[in-house]
Amino acid sequence: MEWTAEAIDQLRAFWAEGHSTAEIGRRMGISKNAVVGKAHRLNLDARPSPIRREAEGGERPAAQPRRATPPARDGAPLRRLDQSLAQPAAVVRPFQRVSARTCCWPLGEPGTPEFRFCSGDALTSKPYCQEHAAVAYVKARDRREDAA
DNA sequence: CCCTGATTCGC
DNA sequence: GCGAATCAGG
Repeated sequence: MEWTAEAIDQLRAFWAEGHSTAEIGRRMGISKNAVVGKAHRLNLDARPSPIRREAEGGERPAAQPRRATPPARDGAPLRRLDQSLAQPAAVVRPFQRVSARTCCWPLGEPGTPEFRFCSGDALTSKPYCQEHAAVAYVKARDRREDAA
């Protein structure tokens, strides 16, 4: 995008009229990122942002490396996994077992796609299978190397 | 999913 | 300086 004086005037005009960045981009045949970026550099008055950036002093979790130009991989661009699709099924009903005879010992890191429950055969009147009941029910006297 | 604006940083 | 990628929210 060559930001001629005319283009900048047009951007300023649209911006002053209160159009959204994407709308301005559509009208000017450029991306909304181009509009936002230029508006920012022109110090046009900021629009109310829908997002709440971390307060001053708070450190970000180390932004991972980004590529200005993404590697185009043959016709099948990698898509960001939609967060709503990334929910492991186990999280939907975290404390409900398939049946009273199903072990509900948690396996893996909660919140990760790998997280699930054991689902082995639970002992009678216990929520865990034999293996996990042995871990779960330890006499206080005999505890040695629990408490990860 | 659609949308919004803000920020980062390779180019 | 530019703007895609990403973030973060509705």
